[in-house]
Amino acid sequence: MAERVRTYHHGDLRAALVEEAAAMISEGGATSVTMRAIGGRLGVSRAAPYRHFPDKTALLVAVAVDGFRRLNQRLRADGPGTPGSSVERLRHMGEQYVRFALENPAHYRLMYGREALARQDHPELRQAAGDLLEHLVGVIGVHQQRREIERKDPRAQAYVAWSAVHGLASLLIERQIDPNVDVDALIRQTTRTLLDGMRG
Amino acid sequence: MAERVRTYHHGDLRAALVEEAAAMISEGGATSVTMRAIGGRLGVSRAAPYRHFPDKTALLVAVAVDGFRRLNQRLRADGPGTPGSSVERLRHMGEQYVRFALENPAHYRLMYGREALARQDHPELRQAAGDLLEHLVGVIGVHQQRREIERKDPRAQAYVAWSAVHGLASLLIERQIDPNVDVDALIRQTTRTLLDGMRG
DNA sequence: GGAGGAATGTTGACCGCGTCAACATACACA
DNA sequence: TGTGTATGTTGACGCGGTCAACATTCCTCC
Repeated sequence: MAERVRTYHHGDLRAALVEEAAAMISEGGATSVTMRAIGGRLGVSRAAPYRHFPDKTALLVAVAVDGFRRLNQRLRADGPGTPGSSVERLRHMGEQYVRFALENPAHYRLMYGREALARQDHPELRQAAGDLLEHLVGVIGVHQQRREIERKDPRAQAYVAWSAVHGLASLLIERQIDPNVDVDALIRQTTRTLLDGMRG
Repeated sequence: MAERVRTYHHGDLRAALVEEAAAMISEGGATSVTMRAIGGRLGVSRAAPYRHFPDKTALLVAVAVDGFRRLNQRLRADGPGTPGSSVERLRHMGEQYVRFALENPAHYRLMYGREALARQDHPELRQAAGDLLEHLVGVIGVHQQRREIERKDPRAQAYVAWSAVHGLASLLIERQIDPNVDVDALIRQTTRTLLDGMRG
C-alpha cells in the first residue's frame, strides 16, 4: 500500500516476482519469461531474483504451485448452488477444470510440463498437485457412498477422471482439436461419457 | 551401407539428423538436443543442420512427425489377431496408445508440446496428428455400425476417446500418478470406463 | 543511538546456445 | 573438363542464465 516511488529495497520482491512471472506467462507464454525481462518490468536488476529463488526453475515452480492453488480453490468453491443432481455436480466440477485450463493455457501448461520445470523433483509442486487429487478422491468417495457411481478403489477412479479432463484440456490448449467444434458441447460430452462409464 | 570412414559430405545428413535427434531425446530429453551436440555426435559442424532445416524447431518438428508416424503404424497394426470381442479390440488400441507414450516419453512429449515447437503452426505436424485422428474416427464408425457403441458424431466420440488416453499417458509420463499404482490395471480401467461410457 | 552483521539489490563477466554470413569443398551435369 | 550448385565449416553476434564481487539498506543488540 505504501506506494514507494523508488527505493533500493523493493519491499516484497518475492511475491512480486511470482505475480509478474504469471502475468508474463499469460501474455507471452513461458518462453517470454526471462530473468532480465521480469527484472525490467519490476524495475529491478536481472540478478535480483536470485536473492529469492535459487534459479529460474524455482521461480517457475512457484508460479505453477500458485496455479494449482487457484485451480484447487475454484474446484472447491464449486460446491452447492450448482443445479441438478449430485452427479451433475461432479460433472460440473470436471467442466470447471477444463475451463480453468482454457482460460489460463500457458499457466496450465506450466503446471504440467515436467520438461519446462527440469527433470528435478519439486516437492511443493507434487504437494500442490496432490492436494487436487485428494479433493477429487474425496468427492468421488462421497458419490460412491450414495451409490451414484461404482464402488471401486476411489483413487483409481480419480485417476481415470483426472485423465479424461486433463486430456481434453491438454488437447484443446495445444490446438489439437478442430477449432470449429463446439467446445462447450465437447466438454459436456466428455464429462458425461466419463460419468456414464463410472456408473458401472 | 557404404560405411565411408570420413568424407566431407555426409551422404544423408538429413535423415541422420532426425534419427540422432530422436535418439538424443530418448536419452536425455528435449533439452539435451542442441545443434552443437547433435553435430558433434554425427561428426559434423554445428551449422551443418541448417543446410537441411531452416531452424532447430523445424528439425524437432520432423522428429515429432516421425513419432506420429510410428504411433500411427503401431495402432494400425493392432488389427486382427487381437483376442476378444471387437470392442475389446478398440480397448486394446487405446492400451497400445498409452504404452507407446510410456515407452517413448520424451518423444511423446515433443509430439504434443506446442511450446517446445514454438507458437508457429506446422502443417506437417498437424497433418500427422490428423491422420491419427482420422484412423480413430474410422474405427469408431465401424463399431457404431455394429451398434457396439452409441451412434453419435464419431468425430466427437473420437475426441473423447483421444482425451482419455492422452490424458492418462500425459499424467503417467509427467509422473503425476503415484508410482505404486498398478499401471497396467489403471490403463485397463481407464479404457474400460471409457468404452462403458460410450456404449450409451 | 550507534555499530556491525544479515538481507537485499547491482554490476561485470562468463559460458552455452541458436543463428547468420563468408568461405571451402565436393558433386553432377554440360 | 569445367563450372554451378549442394553441402559443410568457421567466425562472430546477441541473448539468456548464472555467479562473484561490490553496494545499500535494515535490524538487532550493546
